[in-house]
Amino acid sequence: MTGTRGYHHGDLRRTLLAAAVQVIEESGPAALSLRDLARRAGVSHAAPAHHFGDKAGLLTALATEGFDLLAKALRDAGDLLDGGVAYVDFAVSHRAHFEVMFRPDLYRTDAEEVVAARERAGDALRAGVAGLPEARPTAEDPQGDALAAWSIVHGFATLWLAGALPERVGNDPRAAARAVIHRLFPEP
Amino acid sequence: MTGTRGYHHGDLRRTLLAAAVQVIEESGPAALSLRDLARRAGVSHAAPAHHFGDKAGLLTALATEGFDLLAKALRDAGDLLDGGVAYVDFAVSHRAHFEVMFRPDLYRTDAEEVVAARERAGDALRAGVAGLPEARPTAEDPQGDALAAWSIVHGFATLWLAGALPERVGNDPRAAARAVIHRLFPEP
DNA sequence: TGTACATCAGTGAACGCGCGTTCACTGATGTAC
DNA sequence: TGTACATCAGTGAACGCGCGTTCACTGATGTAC
Repeated sequence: MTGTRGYHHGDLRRTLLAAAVQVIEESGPAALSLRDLARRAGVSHAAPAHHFGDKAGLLTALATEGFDLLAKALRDAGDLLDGGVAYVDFAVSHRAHFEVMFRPDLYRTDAEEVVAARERAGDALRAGVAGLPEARPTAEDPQGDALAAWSIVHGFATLWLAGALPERVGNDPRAAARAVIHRLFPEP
Repeated sequence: MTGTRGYHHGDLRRTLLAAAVQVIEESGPAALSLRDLARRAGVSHAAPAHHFGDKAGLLTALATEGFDLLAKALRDAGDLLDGGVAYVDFAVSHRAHFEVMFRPDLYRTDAEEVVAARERAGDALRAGVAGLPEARPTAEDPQGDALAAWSIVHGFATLWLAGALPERVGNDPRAAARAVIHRLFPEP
């Protein structure tokens, strides 16, 4: 990583993805251009095509990475409440990935790699809900539970990122998310 | 509205907004250009500037309209459950407005007109939550209730629009939303 | 009823810009023998 | 250990395109008197 690089970059793929994350965090996905990423990576503007083909290809890779990061975060969480907090935390701390993942107009949602990663994240989410205590009123319908849980954390995360929430909610997304989720699953 | 138009269009502002809705529904907000809207309205490409100044101006107007439509839909709803369903229904049937409203990078979120409209929608949302039966466990904290309710309907609507929900959820957003909201407020 | 004038909405030509894509190329790397 | 060759990553020039913005203009409309 130190010293001047020669003709080959060495890790251009990763570098471009990292630059994309930075651009999206700064200015949103609409501001993304391959030429700009190449510039930031210090490489000719035609180089990105070698790794991603086109812009949708790059965003497909970014979405795939995002779903895998999310799956890991959910798997690492203990119970459902932790999982919900982890979901919101993922969205806030990886906002570029998160914003792309749920914008089907931006990438090839049916690409093999991203379909598989999305499924891994879905499995992790459902596994979290399956671990709910049985004493709950609606424990008969785990799919409904999963949908409600997903909706509430996804909604909270989206509103947070959009800056739509009132100041009163505070500036700790994890704590605020915990309170919201607790309202859906009050038991423990 | 019939016959050829002369030099003046007559209702260019409304026509441009309607065209914008159509473009966004077809291809997303990123695909929007003032020149394209002018083309669709059958008007020279410089004409839109007279009404909106620039693209952000047009989207600010669209967001304002959206918040007012949402406020009206919420006010027309009976109780909280109806309000939640109305929120989701608004998002699905006015997806262009909805997608712009919560994308602060696209318009001037602090423009006077849109701030006022957003506040009207927020008032309507809170009024709906205030009408909850008092027997609920968390009835002491209406602001927390409002945040949870907003999160769950916003999340459900967003996931629905992104096409992220599994087929099993069906194709009736109102019915599916009702089931989800009922999980948050099980009482009546 | 008529005229003068101000205001406003829309025109069309021109500009410069950044973009994606293509293409023949060249430098570097790895592998077979 | 050395050589030949295939493969891959990155280059740089060129292309055409659609975009936003600016500007002097012109046609239409409304209002004052």
